[in-house]
Amino acid sequence: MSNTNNSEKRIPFDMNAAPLKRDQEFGNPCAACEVREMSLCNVLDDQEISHLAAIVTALECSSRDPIIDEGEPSDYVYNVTDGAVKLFKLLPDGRRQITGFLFAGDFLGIALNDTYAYSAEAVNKTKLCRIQRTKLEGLLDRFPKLEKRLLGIASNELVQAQDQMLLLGRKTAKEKLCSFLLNLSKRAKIRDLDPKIVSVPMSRADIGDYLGLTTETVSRTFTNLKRSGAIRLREGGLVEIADLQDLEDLAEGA
Amino acid sequence: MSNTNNSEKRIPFDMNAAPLKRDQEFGNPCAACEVREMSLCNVLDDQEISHLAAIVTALECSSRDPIIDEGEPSDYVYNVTDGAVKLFKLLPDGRRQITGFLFAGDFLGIALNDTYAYSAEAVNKTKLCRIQRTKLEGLLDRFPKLEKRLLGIASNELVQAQDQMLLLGRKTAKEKLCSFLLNLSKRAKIRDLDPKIVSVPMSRADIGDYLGLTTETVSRTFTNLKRSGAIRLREGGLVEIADLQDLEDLAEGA
DNA sequence: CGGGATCTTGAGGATGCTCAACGCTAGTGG
DNA sequence: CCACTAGCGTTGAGCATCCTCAAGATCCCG
Repeated sequence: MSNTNNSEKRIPFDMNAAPLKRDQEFGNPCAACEVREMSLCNVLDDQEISHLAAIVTALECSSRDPIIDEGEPSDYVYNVTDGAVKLFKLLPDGRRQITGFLFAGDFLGIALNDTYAYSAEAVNKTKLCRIQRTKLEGLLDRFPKLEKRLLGIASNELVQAQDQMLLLGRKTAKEKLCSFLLNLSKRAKIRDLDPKIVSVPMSRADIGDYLGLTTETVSRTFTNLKRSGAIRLREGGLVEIADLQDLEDLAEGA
Repeated sequence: MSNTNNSEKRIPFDMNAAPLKRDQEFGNPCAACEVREMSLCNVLDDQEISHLAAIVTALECSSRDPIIDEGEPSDYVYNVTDGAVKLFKLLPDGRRQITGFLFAGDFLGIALNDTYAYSAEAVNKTKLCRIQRTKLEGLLDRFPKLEKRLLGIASNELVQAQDQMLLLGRKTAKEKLCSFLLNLSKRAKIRDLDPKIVSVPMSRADIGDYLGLTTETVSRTFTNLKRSGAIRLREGGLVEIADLQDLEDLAEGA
């Protein structure tokens, strides 16, 4: 289960990747980070964030590259800056439960134990910021508001985890898939994208392992939703939602 | 769904409830609290904890009394000092998912949102400490180590939540029940009780709603485990585990 | 004791799983 | 340029696990 084959590639920061909206000092790429507003870092001002920039390493990895492995020493935490990541746990016989998907701005590795409690893998081409845990902890002591923010993130994740438990324990396949699409829709909305057209970058198998279903059931349920007119499948893994409120109702069994 | 009928009873602290292991000032009952070592409060020394004692209210409630209601303003947080509490979420048609059970020393209401994300109800006769959220937040600013502790608690709950997702999404009825019993066993061990004889104070229906099963399936699965010799049912809701390692194996499908 | 709630057990059925085949797409190499 | 392959998605048929509905059994509290 352990995976030491680290296929991440260290890359230099691309200073010209996006129009820079902020003063940018040399050696302070975090100040210009595109996802800064959405991430943990948004509680630090330009001055403070230079301390973060000094200890951060940018990484890039492609589809299925492992990022962390359950049980390994939790030496690093990560911030997703682009792409998508799946978190999962495995049973000895290979059954897999995906516990969450992360997108740009999401934080990875919050567990403050000495080993990771789950594995993480890139869903598609993904960019990450890596920080050594010990160094992050230094920052937490220095900036209590960072710690407060982290608590907010954790508490938010807990709420999501509880929703997911309700889904896994008590919802039907159809309700599960509708809930999932609505989730993606809400995330899209937060990122100022059209909530009625959601990008679904992960495979049917991944969706199944997230919703406690098989690939086949996910596929069949997609077909049913399509036939009933609730959604339309578009090119490039896009799903168009006919009516958000209708889907909300379907997601709760109404 | 809203429940303003608050059947909690305010009671005076019982100074003689347990042998006092610490100096105890008048008006500082927290210093003598039996569950102090297991709870959030264990990061505060006798001096500091008096600030907590000043803002805490002790409550007692009996089986099925509501403690918090999903959607209500989250004005208070609680610490369970005795008994057991269940956390749950409901679907509009009444389907229920229990997201966790709390016991003495456990913290309740960690979500830092303005409304509760779930409901909580007493499983049996239960004692609680209630703290106004605003006052707790004052303490957090004053004692950063309290905030750190809270982050630790939250991160721990996240790990448990991920285990529960694996259980709900990918385990069979038998594996679910074995995992559940092992969970109770581990909690018992932490509390210095015999890990092979666990107290199961909650009903079959509660267990079902926790494991994503029906009452009948829980009952049948108990019977199967009993027949196979993995457990024995004792008086008073006690379950005796024949062999912890065997049960571990059953819980993971080995 | 009595009665309501809880637990157990049984029979039948539905949802979602397993196993299998086939289509589609993209990447590869002749 | 196109055949070939591998991976993914879709669809179908049959089946297993767990659910539903129902009836007893047991427990607990007054």
